[in-house]
Amino acid sequence: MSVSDDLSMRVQTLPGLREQVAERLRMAIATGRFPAGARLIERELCEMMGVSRTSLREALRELQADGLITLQPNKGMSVSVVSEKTARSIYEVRATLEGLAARLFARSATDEQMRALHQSVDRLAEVYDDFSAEAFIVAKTRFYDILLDGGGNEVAADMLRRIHTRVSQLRVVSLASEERARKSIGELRDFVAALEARDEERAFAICVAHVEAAAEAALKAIAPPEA
Amino acid sequence: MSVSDDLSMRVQTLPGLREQVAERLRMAIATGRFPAGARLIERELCEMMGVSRTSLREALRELQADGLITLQPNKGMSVSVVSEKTARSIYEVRATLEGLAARLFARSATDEQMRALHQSVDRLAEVYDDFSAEAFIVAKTRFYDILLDGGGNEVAADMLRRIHTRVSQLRVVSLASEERARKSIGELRDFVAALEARDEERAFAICVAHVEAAAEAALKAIAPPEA
DNA sequence: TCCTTGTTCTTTGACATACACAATTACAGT
DNA sequence: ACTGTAATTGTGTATGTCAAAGAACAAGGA
Repeated sequence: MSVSDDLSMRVQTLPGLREQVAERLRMAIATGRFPAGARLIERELCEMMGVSRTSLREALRELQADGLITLQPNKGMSVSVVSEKTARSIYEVRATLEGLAARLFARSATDEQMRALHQSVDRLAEVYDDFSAEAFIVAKTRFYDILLDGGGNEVAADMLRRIHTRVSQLRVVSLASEERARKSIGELRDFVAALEARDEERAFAICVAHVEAAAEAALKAIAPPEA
Repeated sequence: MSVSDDLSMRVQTLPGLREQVAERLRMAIATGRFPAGARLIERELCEMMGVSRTSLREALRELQADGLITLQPNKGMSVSVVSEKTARSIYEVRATLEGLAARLFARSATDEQMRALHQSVDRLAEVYDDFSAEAFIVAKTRFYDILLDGGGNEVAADMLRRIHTRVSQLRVVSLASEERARKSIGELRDFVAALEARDEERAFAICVAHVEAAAEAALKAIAPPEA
């Protein structure tokens, strides 16, 4: 046995410049700092973030692939504006995939992961009081990371993480009514309870219902509020 | 009325250079011309395709976002090698999303789209005889485009299209036994029949079963063929 | 006044080049 | 065979340049 077997000594790989740029843009969009429809001018962003056009453009490709920004040829990028139909589609896919993730987690998560998930909901409840979009997103991201990790399906995890950013964007737009947020926490607790009982079907059902409720709340705010 | 009202005169918008590069790389990977694990050296690809590093790298970002190629920092890109576990995950997600797509198509496709779908299966059956990976992929892509279009969920469509490339790659690796291909066509006919009957549940069931069968066939070839 | 046309400015699309740095390989020297 | 060092290779990032597409705006004519 050699020393190299000790994996805990592994040095952490620092995130490249491009990835940092992508991440910060993602966050800026998710929190609504770059509102839907806003034009993203390369030169401005370069100056703002202090990177070269090369790096910036590559980062933009990533966001484009995620559907977060839209490219109009020879005109440039802008933050995607989501129509009601698209929003519906997003929630439809989210419900489907998150349902799958729930099933997988109930089926194959370790007890350790169960505990971690439980804690992450507690944390979410804490942070919910101070209406910081940033803090909320961080906490919710943590919750998701555990959920998706426990399921063991990296492909689904990837897709859900992407969708998640778009959902955050929608939530900000729809102003996430306080009432909905409170209910949401309760639903999550039920959800975790079902998972802890390893009740696959119930977890699935709660999960789908949860997303559908979230969808309804968001769509209500997005849809043309006709009298 | 001015001449500009005649839309038929519209000149086709040419696909940017970067997109062409991405598309050709995608195809090269899907058909196995770039086998899994192959290193992709920027300079070589640039010369091969006659484009600059800038364009190439941006195209590579797209493929990376699709999970088609993997980046090892400071080492470069290589075609993703899919472990058995990942392959399983891919088919799991595909079954889930394609099931959704099936439901949506059964629910809301136009009769016109139904006809088109039917024809595309005929076309698929034709092309299946000559074992051209390229032709098969084109035909299958057409089938999917119609299916996904008819469902009306662009987000799900996007994700399935990405997954589809990876599945093609797996199919090539697993050599798509002739027997499986023949069965596959039959399943597709059943599938279309269910759709034409607007039988949502049956279409869903057939679709999921179809993907699961495909998964089994592919996994059999990928898995360590232990005695 | 309104429409058309011409001009200029902005911004993207694509390319070439340059250079630092990490990873790998080659090459000693012991 | 082991270790340290140098050369090689290839990526990560930054700059500068040029052409072409659009947008904005000003000037001219009905």
